[in-house]
Amino acid sequence: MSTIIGLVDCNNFYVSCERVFRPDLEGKPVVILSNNDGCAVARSNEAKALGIGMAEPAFKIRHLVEEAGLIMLSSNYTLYGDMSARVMSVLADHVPAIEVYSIDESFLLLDGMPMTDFTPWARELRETVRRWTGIPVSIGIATTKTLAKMANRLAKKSPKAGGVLDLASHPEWLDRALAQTEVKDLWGVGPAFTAKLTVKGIRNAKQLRDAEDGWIRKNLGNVGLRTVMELRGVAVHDLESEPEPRQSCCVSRSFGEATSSRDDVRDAVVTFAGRAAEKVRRSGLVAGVVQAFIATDRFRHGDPQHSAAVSVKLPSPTDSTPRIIEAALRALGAAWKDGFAYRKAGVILLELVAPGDVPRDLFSPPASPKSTALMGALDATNQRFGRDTLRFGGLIAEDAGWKMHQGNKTPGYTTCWADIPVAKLG
DNA sequence: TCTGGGGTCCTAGGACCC
DNA sequence: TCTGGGGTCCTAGGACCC
Repeated sequence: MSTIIGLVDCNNFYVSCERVFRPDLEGKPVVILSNNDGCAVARSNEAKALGIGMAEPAFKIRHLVEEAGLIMLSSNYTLYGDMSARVMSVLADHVPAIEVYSIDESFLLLDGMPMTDFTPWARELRETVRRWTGIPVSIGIATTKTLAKMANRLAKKSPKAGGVLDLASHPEWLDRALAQTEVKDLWGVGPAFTAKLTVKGIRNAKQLRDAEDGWIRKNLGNVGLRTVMELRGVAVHDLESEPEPRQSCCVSRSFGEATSSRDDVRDAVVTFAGRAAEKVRRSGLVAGVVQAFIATDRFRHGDPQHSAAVSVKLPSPTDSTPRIIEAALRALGAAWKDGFAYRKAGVILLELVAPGDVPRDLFSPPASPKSTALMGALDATNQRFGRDTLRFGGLIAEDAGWKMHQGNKTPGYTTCWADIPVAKLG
């Protein structure tokens, strides 16, 4: 018997999270903006119906606020992360194994479950998630991850599917499902592959499934061939319920305003390096390499452009904030060129490993107990009293130009005592 | 005039994902 | 005026070696 995989995807996830605490947003066009309030990263169905695309720049849709009652909210990732954990824990309670794939998606392993048709069970699971968390989800079921993703998409689109499509129990629906799906909507097919396939006359998933291996391999590589195998029902992507430790950690931001001041960019890099160090400590890892990058505004075609990324190898892997900041500043020094208006910077920590896996080296001593204690105190203080209560690199002006713009953020309903909603009786 | 060939390692960039 | 952030994997090509 072949494996059966479910894919659960939260509908319009960020918007749905906001609606749990703002029922007044129900039925209205709502978008959630990216960091910096730059572009739309989540849209309610009503917003999609207004023609707002994914990653649509905010300034292009602002007129819809007046004209169509569009509501634009800044993103509240603390809220979304917390709601995500709730959804995932409900799912995990109902299946043998789960792979959390992203903040709003999970693959479910359905092998060994006693039903011959998963549809009624999946509809029930959907209701349970909705009742217990307030979040609506769709469920696709098939014999491979790629087909489950496709089934999920069709389940979400079709009004009569009731949020569930089970292609594993109904292989007779497969051909029609494949024929209805454009290649650009498949998992693993992006703009570059779509362009190549279109030239070849391959437009839908059924044509892609039946395409010739040699041509696929030559033009889309082994990566493309794997997608085709999955469309044929050959599972090449296994369910991974034990998450692999992360290999890199990136903290980067576009600035609220461009700046050519070296001190400004330095402040930003120090801040990002500190945040990145905090993240790897939380993961229980240490970094071997620190990279800093800077870039001018790529959308201002008339302006002189410069972008650079420089890596610095640490003498020995570390999670210490001051050592990581120092390396990031050396990298920044090497990447810097005067006379450009910078719009973005970032710090990436690479070669992450568990401290126990670091090869011991005669010349570099292990982390000093003092430094470890200091970092522990730093994290505990900031956890308790708020981000940046303690920080390295001095005070940073609240209104520094490079800081993010976030005009319309909702409260931390589930994670901040002061923001917890109050219920009024009678 | 002729001017190897094959293996490995590393890196940058491309392609994809949400 | 205004265009996100954080990841992974793969591949092509250069450097280097014998």
